[in-house]
Amino acid sequence: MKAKAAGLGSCNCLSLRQAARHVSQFYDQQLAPFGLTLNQYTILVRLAVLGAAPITAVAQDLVMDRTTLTRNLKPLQAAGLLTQKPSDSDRRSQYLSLTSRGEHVFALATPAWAAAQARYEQEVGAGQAAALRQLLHNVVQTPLLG
Amino acid sequence: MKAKAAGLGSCNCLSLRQAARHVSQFYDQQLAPFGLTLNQYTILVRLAVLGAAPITAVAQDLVMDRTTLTRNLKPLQAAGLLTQKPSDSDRRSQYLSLTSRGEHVFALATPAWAAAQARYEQEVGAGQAAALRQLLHNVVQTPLLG
DNA sequence: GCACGATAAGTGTAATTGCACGCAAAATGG
DNA sequence: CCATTTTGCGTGCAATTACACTTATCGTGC
Repeated sequence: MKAKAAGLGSCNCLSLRQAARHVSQFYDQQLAPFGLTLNQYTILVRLAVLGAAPITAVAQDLVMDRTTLTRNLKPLQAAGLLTQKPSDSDRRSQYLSLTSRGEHVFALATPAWAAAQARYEQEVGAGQAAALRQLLHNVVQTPLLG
Repeated sequence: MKAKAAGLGSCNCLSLRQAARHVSQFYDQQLAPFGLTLNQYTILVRLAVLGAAPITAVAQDLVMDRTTLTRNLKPLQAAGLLTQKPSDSDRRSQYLSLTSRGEHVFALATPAWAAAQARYEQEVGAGQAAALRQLLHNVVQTPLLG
């Protein structure tokens, strides 16, 4: 009997987690000089691109737990990069929006993020990177739990 | 000027993290009835497939931090699924090996893992899943940090 | 206008993770 | 053979994450 197929290499989930850890370390390293983690930078992107929004909406866009987002907001608020204020029409909703300082830091950090993207795509291959993103997008959209 | 391309959908790292979270939740749910997290099950696989090995070697195989592995071992040892004993030739090395009980639980949990794999591959597509694993493997092998 | 459930957020808490550090055993080399 | 460096592990600690719960506000029906 031939050796049992690698239970390790064939696990879809493990390969995802390992790759995510590997790439996260790299992106975090690139963004560290600006005092941002990838998660924090991602929040800035979301607000910069799509504008102000309530916490729950942002969390859904980022596929993050709402409470995790809440805690990720703290250091950003403390650094004066974004503000949070209740909506006029619904005082339960806390609208998040970038401050001018937030936009500034976002503009400063974006080249570092772009450099990380470029380095990654150079190493992995631009076509493969695009294919990978598409596959991952499909995976996230796929309902599995139940 | 047209709207800036989605900074969100185009981030390689974010798409990886989101997919990893999404799929991890599913696998963990499938393995929960056996009292195993995906990480713990992965450790059993590693030992079942490749046999006994020192902690550092296992950590490298699994692309896990060594200290994280050490802590993941605790509940498995407490449950009597694996044992840890110093090598005869090098008493620094702690050799990990499955107990018969560990092999038993591994055999019990493997169908659940296989079912998760099958469900995932059914939803995502077997061909796409294989392509994704290959791409992810490439990514993990790619040196990025520096 | 008021009681009711539904929705948006914040907090307590526990599990997980990984870096920095310390300790013991082995290898090196004078 | 002893001193030094290297290697294999465990632990303290802080950061991150997410589930369960609480609070405040909104909408509905009576």
